Amino acid sequence: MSDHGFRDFYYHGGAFNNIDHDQQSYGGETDHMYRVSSSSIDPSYMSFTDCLHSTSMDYGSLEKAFGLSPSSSEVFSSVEGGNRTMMKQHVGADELGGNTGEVTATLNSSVSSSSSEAGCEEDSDKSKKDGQPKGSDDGGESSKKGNKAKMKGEKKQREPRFAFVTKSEVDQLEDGYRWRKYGQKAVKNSPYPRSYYRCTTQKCTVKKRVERSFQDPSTVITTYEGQHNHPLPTTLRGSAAGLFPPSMLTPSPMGRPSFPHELLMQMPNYHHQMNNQAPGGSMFAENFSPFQQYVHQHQVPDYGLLQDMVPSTFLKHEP
DNA sequence: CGACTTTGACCAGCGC
DNA sequence: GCGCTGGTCAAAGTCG
Repeated sequence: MSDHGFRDFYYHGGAFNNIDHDQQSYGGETDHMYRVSSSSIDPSYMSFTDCLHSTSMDYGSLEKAFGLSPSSSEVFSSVEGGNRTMMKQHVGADELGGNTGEVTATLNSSVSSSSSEAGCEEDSDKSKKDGQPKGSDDGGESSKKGNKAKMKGEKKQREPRFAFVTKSEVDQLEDGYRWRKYGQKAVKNSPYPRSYYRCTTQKCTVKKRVERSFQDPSTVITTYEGQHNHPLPTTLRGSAAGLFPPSMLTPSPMGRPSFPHELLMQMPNYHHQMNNQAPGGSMFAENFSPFQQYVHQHQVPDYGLLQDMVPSTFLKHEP
């Protein structure tokens, strides 16, 4: 596949460490991965969520998101293939160490397409066969061919996508929504298949892909596409509603927490910690992820239950 | 019986 | 034009 004008973000759950750049082939695409340092992020400026909801996500937005400035050391951008905007910043050394709690972000931005980027909303694309408003979930068998015919002449546009790279034994990360698997494909250059899921809520066209990294089989790449147009299902598997505080399950000022990272951004103390991190120090004691911090600070008792619903990225045990 | 998964087939886009 | 690959469909199977 090539660039279709989507925008990907890769969030590797945990504390932000450094922005570092590397390039890797992922799912047939060559993506640029960014490891983002906590010290390089100014959450008071713009959150990841803000960033993702931004309708004009581009290099500038990413700068804002990560609190970067073009004048910062080792910040640069490049354009690849004429329509990709790249950036990099390397702030400080790797003294924070390890891969624990690192954010990996990919910007795969198309400058050409995506006008006002209805991409952030549903209606825009659906140039793809599926999703059609009427076709809805199932039944619309005519949708298969009908949509394909309709596709002709239309430029393919994609929902904004972003992925979470998490260390997890299980492929399916519990995010509070219910998903129906609708396909599975072998991935080129990878022994692990990629699974395709669709949100089971009617008229919600959010999709996600789940695949295990062949480079690091312990990590799972979950790619979300689109935004939920509905609240979290009341009947959550693993009773997430009982574990997360109301503030994490109710719509945020910018909308409801459609994705785990949104939950993350709504976690109490998250911003506080980000802002008050001691220079050079670890943002979260003992390399705990924000969620771990949250769990610890709130002394959530039932770890086993948490494990059921929270990716191990958030619940990694310390020896 | 409904919801969900599995799996082979199909199609479109892309590169050669 | 052809082959490869990603993405999706839908029938059949499975599960609770």
